[in-house]
Amino acid sequence: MRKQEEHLFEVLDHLLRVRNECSCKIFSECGLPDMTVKQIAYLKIIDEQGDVTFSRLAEITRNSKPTITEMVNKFVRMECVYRERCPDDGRVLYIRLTEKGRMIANAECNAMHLLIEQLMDSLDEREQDLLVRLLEKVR
Amino acid sequence: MRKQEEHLFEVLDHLLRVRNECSCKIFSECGLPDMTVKQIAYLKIIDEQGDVTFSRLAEITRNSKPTITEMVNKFVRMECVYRERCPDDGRVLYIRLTEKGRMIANAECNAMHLLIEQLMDSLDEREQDLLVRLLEKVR
DNA sequence: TATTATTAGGTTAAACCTAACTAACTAAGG
DNA sequence: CCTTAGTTAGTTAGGTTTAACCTAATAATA
Repeated sequence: MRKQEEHLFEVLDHLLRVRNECSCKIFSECGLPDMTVKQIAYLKIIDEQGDVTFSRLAEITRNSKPTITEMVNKFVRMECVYRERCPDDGRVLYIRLTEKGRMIANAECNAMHLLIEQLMDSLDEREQDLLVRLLEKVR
Repeated sequence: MRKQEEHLFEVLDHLLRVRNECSCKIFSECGLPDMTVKQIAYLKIIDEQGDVTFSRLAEITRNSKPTITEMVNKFVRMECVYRERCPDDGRVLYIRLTEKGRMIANAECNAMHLLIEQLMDSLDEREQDLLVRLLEKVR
């Protein structure tokens, strides 16, 4: 019983390590290895929201508008984000992710897909199926 | 094939989510939900090193000694760490983790064990065995 | 004298703020 | 229709607080 637990620890630890390495690799590839947790969270919000303006982002994140301006300026310097003028209203600007920005916003998700690729390379179809069925049981 | 990938994504995502919730819970229980990544890393080093002095920690982390003093003072205020005078040399102080400090240093590991507990509750022995054998194949 | 830790007094950068501003839209009166 | 006054979106200027570092000088012990 103890031994089983240890084995599970080892294999799961390895799995998580692989995924973590993948996401670190993504940040390095973008040339931004020391982004903060907050910055990543903001990029995720921008990604999820779609057509998000400065005012809207201020509202969502409960920050003042100058804070958003400053944040966006920083992201622009990092080449994660750019401004796009709204065609219907010259006052409003949309905050858009660049390719790099999207990479970072989805780093975890992308890392997961890389992990899954590895899983699928290592296991045949029957085994993959088995794995899914086993893990489905975890509530 | 696509579908298999999706299924794998779902179950693994759930697994990671569970583990993540566990580690967040640990930080909240300690009353320190916004520790920085660096602070956690330092607590881990203190945990791993055992009998670590201020000078030694400065050496390991490549910081100056005043930086270590300041860091330790902060950790003392957070009740993660305390000083212990060396009995053989009155100049030397060991940096020791409190129970809370140890909890945080090992949060990830503890979260993994909580996850494993859940796995073991959800799967019978034969299934656990199967899971280990499947995941072992991932290189 | 040499070593260990501390104190005093800094710096830099992240992440926030308020107040005042500019540019662009909107609606009301002439 | 045009002007003007008011509103709204984002920016600029000028702050604060906190984390995370530093050097130089000092106290206590060996």
